[in-house]
Amino acid sequence: MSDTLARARQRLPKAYRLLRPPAFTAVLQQGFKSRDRWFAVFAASNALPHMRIGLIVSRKVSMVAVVRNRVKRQIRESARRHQQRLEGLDLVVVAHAAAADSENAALQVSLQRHWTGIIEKCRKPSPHC
RNA sequence: GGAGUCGACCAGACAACCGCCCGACCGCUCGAGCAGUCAUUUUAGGCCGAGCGGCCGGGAGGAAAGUCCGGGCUCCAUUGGGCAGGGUGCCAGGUAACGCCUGGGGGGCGCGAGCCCACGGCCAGUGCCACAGAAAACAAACCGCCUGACCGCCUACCCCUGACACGCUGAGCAUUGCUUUCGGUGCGUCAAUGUUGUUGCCAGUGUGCCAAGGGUAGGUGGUCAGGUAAGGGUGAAAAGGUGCGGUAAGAGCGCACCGCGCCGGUGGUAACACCGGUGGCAGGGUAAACCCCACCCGGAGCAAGGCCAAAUAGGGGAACAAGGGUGUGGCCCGCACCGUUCCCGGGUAGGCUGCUUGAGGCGCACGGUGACGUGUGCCCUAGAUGAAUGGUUGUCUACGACAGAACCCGGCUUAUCGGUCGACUCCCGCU
Repeated sequence: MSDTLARARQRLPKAYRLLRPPAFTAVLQQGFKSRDRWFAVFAASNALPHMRIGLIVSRKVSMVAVVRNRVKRQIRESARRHQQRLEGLDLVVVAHAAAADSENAALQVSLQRHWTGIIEKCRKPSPHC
């Protein structure tokens, strides 16, 4: 029943996005991080009832715009599907060059690991949350 | 059926679920404001803005790319012209403009449909041309070819002399004449109708052969002097090509045809083509070398530009008020700095705008070989801004390539899986 409720609320409007440079620098400096060969994820708590996510996919990832768009869409899609687990967090996902050559499924697996890892870290010390 | 050329087009489709951006409408909540406008008895409400929800509509490309050209638009500069710099380069047309396109001319490739060309000027000047080659530019002689002179050599023939062999003879021998008991010609003959030692010796003559010398002709080698630009060789390139004549050998030296220059005519808007005449013939290449000639070009770019405008620092003006503080100074005057309020100007973060109706598409008619133009009807077709147009699954026997709008257009170039259609060419087969 809660599953159907969750399925009904999987939107990612623009308010759920980090769009301005100050918000990015705040998360990158204060937050804790989780990284592997595809992504580096930075997280910090916010005072909102939902998560916010920002993307950094530079030209270092790929010089081809289509590839960068694909990576960004994958990140947004994963955050959209897992947003209820990440309530109250500001996240910044930095893509690495390996993401450009990987399949979409591999990227989804990697991102899920990041989310669960961040939730674990967030529960233990809890000054941020 | 196979091979090929040109042009146009498509750029996965469908379904389910979950999403993103823009817009219209409806509902709820909040904000601003009675300045305007509408309704109204008033409080106050709609038109405005923001958020949320619902529903509907729309949402990347043929190259969106490279940023290589050309324009629009915006701001700055600007009388005109010149210099510098950059660009373009057969002709004509199209266009807002172009380095684009169309048509034409010339050259090259292909059997052909077709394709390709950076296609003005090196008798204005300057520079460069490696290696090879005799020589790379007021041309030049290495080999070769030819002529002459000189010095050799070889061959053939002739003349002369000599040696040897043989024939004939002892004044003959040889040759010759249609005059044959006769003559001509060459050499010889007064030494003997020879000698005596008889297969000898001497002499004459003829033939053969050899040797030396001389002459003529031809060939050949060397040296020197000259002629030659046909041939060889070098090179990307060596004073036009082929043939005939000509010549000692050769040569536009002469002639024919081709090529080239000049002059004239004809056709064409022109590039250019054709025809006639004329000149024996100009003269290497390189101008994506400097350069010359003709034509074109002001600069920066939507992070342009415009509007609103927190915070902070500083500026200008007015009023408050002629009072105080700090510094300088022994003190006064003086000088510098410091106050409160309001306004102005500038302007960062941020927001709004520019921002999509445009040299716009599609159809039809007309003009034009065509690019295109004119007229007319219909259509509205992304507008994001940390940047939307997506994700997962399934089906389609197989689903893919290159690749993501960022102010807007016109081109060029580059990347690219597979496929559809049309026109045309060549080959094969059948009728």
